[in-house]
Amino acid sequence: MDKLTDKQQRVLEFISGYTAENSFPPTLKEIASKFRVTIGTVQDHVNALKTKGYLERKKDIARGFRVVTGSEPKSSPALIPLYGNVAAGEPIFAADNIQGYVTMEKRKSGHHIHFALKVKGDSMTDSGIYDGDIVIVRKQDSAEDGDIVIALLDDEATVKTLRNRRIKAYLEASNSRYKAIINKPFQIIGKVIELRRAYG
Amino acid sequence: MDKLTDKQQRVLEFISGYTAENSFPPTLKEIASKFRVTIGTVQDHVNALKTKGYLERKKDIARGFRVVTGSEPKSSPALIPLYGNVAAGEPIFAADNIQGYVTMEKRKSGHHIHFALKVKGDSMTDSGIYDGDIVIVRKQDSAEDGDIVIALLDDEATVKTLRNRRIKAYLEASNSRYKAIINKPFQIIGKVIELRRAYG
DNA sequence: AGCTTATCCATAATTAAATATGGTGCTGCA
DNA sequence: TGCAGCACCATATTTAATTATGGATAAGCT
Repeated sequence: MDKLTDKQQRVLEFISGYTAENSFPPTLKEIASKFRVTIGTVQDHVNALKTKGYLERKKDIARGFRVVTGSEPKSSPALIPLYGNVAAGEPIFAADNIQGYVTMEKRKSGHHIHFALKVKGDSMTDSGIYDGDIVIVRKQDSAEDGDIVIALLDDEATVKTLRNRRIKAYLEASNSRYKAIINKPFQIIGKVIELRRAYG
Repeated sequence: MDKLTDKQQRVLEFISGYTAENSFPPTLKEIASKFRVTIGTVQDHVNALKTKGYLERKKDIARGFRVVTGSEPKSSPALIPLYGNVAAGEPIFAADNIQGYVTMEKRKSGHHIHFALKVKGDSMTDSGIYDGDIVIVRKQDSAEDGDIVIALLDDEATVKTLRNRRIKAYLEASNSRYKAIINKPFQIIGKVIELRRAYG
């Protein structure tokens, strides 16, 4: 990347700082008045920053800046809803079942829908998942052998290990006191991608 | 804060996600086309989010949204350093031992120092802490009976359960194949307040 | 039944913001 | 000396985006 002039540097910093403060980037006019120059001048600066690779810009888009961060991806984390445990028969993603929100690091995965669920029961203790733990789930309707999944079974959402063997798929609890669920139909809602547990 | 309806929730998530992806928030029109409704409808949703306190908005400002996260309006979630496992004798908080950063929800606790540590070994498996898990630790030099702590023992940082009984304090592994550590001097570095585990 | 809230519609008016065009001086440099 | 890059100006045009109005339907509450 080319080096920036003093002025260009300051403009870039202003855009970056403004965005951090307001959660949206400035307009050309705002930049102009900050540096007491005209919009035309700012156009020049912005173009320079663009061609030098420090700034991305979308055409015809108000405040359409993105400061290209060299190394650190300062992406703000996404907020996903945390659902309480679901009793049989009730809809899973009911709005009044939302117990709070959890921040999740933005991963490159991108276009998946995520949610969090509070685990109830001890059927997965052998896999280190305990009552009260929170699992973060990526919505998907299929998974692979060995994945820990959220499955809909008798209208109830449960955490289980998916077994997808030769004959047919079944669900396995990881506490030996529980039997594997083999002969019931079930539907996979999502795959557990992260576990969180809070200590007193 | 009032609870959000299902639709409002989805709108809020869209705004949050769009902003994370583009570094600037969406327009009303973009929200509208995402949900296949008209701008007028989005105005209603946005106003609802505003009055319920989940969203801030500047008047007459293009893309002037700010998603209010959790309790504090301006504080973004804290980034805390993730340290790799520490070999004996080496300084624990060395800068070149930082393996990354983890976002942590801002808690009311406030004035504590936190860090994250990658767990190595299987001495805590009976408590559901496995090799490769990440623990989030609040720095403190004492703890109570039953707390899971990071202790410095022979210049090495380990995860153990603190036992603070009548006679003296000692450290207990939660895998029965390991013995409790009773007669060695140790120093408590911090208390584990959260556990995270990523699944493939 | 009357009230509130949530969800939706269509359209006009207005303002915010980006873009286009064509300039002026200055500097360093080949 | 002439060219290239930088920093600046002024103004007009076009498009993006917000705001304003006024209304429709359904669900839930008292």
